[in-house]
Amino acid sequence: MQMIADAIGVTKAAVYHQFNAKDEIILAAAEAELAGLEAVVGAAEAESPPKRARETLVTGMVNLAVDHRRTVSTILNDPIIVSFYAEHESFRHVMDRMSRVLMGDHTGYQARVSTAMLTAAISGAVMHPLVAGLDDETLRIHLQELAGRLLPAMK
Amino acid sequence: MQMIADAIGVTKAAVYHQFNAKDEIILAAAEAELAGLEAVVGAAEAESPPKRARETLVTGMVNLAVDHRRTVSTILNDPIIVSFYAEHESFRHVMDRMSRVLMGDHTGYQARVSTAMLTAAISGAVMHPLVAGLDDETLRIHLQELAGRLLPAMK
Amino acid sequence: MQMIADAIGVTKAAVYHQFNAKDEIILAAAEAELAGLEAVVGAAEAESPPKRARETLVTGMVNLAVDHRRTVSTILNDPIIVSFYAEHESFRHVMDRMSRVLMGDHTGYQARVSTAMLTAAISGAVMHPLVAGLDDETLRIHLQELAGRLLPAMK
Amino acid sequence: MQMIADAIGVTKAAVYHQFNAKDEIILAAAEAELAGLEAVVGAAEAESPPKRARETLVTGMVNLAVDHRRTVSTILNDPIIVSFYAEHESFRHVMDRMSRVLMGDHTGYQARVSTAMLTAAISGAVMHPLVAGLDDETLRIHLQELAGRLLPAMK
DNA sequence: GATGAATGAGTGTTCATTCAT
DNA sequence: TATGAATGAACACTCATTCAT
Repeated sequence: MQMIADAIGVTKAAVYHQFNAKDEIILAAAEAELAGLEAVVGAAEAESPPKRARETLVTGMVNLAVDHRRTVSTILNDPIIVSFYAEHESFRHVMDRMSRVLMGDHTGYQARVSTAMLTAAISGAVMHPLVAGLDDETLRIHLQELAGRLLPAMK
Repeated sequence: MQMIADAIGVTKAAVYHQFNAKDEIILAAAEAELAGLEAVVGAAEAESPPKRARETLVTGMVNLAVDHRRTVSTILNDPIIVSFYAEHESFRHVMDRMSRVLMGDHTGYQARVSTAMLTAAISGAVMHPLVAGLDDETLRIHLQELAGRLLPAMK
Repeated sequence: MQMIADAIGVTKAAVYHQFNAKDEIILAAAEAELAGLEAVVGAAEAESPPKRARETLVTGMVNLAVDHRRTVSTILNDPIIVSFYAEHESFRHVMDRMSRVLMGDHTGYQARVSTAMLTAAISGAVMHPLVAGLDDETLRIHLQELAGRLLPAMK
Repeated sequence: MQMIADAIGVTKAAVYHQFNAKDEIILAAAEAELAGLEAVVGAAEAESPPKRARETLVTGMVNLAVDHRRTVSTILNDPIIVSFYAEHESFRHVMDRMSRVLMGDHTGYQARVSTAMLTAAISGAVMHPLVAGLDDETLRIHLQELAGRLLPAMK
């Protein structure tokens, strides 16, 4: 909280005037992140044919992950995020839309898990110590390739 | 430290009698984890042909990740682990052996990054909130499939 | 810290809101002590002839030592005070001014050591177990006499 | 306790086999110190005329203080030492003998306080931060001179 | 006579949060 | 809106002491 307040240039108490608890700030950040993801999904949905839509989606996800690698790794470490993912309606909705772009009409449990695995592999890799040393561009290329390998299974 | 002590059923001071600092405990856990990985790599190296060796390695890695999913996520979150990976000779050695099993004679920077990406994808996925709800067996199957998609690129 | 907080009647955390570390508290106390000494030295410098200036200085030092006998003994025992004395410019400056009052133009190493010995004898005696039982007034008289014996050597 | 045990080369528990508590170790050290002082006083009592006896005593005290400057400062900082000085019969006895050497037949409260002040000035100065930088020989010379100034008052 | 393991009460320090102003 | 001061509960760590072996 002190670091957040310092970054804004106000006192901790002022931050508490806007947010009731630290959790709310993290959730707000998660929601902003979600908005970014929604934009990417929306752009992908507008594309056709399906193959190109999938590529747009994956490229967007990779860019999102790389651009926010520090934020993402911080946020994913926070235990309250897990409950956010589970409880937030709009997040599940985005995941469903992602599934439809990736898997077409193959909806249901299987499709959701596959989508989750792809997301997990990308955002998980981004925050792994082993890739901490890679510069953004190298990481982007390898994530793209990684996602490319996983995509065919999704048709 | 309190949680560790409580889990063992002794006092914090008793834990400090065995370890000089919390870091040492985490490093000891990381080393145990490393030993498990070394065993898996050793088993894979003993196999032939290369295709079967790769499968043994990947299966072993997936099993390791699933069996220790809570430990792994805890340990990977600890910042001192990053320095451990960077400084520990034996860890780099294991990664090199993994590269050789996965990529044959294609050693060097490219091979190392590919190996790191595979490792990151597996262990990253294991600790991701999106898969937190999956039971061990389902997770194991999906990780195996995920790894299967990534493997062909490694020949 | 607990004792300091209890003495003030607040919590430890409240003390840490005002001081970043225990060292800063001790240094602040040392600086306050130094300010008291500076006042005494200033008063002595304003007197004349030299003999009277010396007497004023010694009386002031003795009073300071007796009034703060508990504080002084606490502070002098703290190892970080030693570095404070060594590093703080203003403290060395005060000691030099004391030397000039006590020794006139006989400056240099010898004068400084003599001044240090007088100071040490007074503040050292004040915190010695053997005089712990003496009441303030008796202690004051004997310190004054002790200092009086040491003064003639300083002309 | 760990440092004491390490210095001897045994475990803490072994030290506790010889001493029931840390206090006892400190008291034992204080008693050893006292024995050294008794030897000095004994040597002084054997001298004559009184002037030479006083000189022997003061020289012995100064040497004792300088030789043990680290020990003395450690021991005098320990609060239980104060009670030791107050309660221990043999210590008061030594102080009385010192008073007799220094003050002749002028015994009683006044003589005791004067003796205490001399002792306090010497051992106090030895542990003062201001003289911490002085080497043993320089310190010895200045303490001797300091004591020399205080002696005439004792006749 | 000595040890290793354990403990209770402490240390200085941090952090999310509250509240009167 | 914003602040300074305060708090309770936690943190990693230390220390004098005990005890079964």
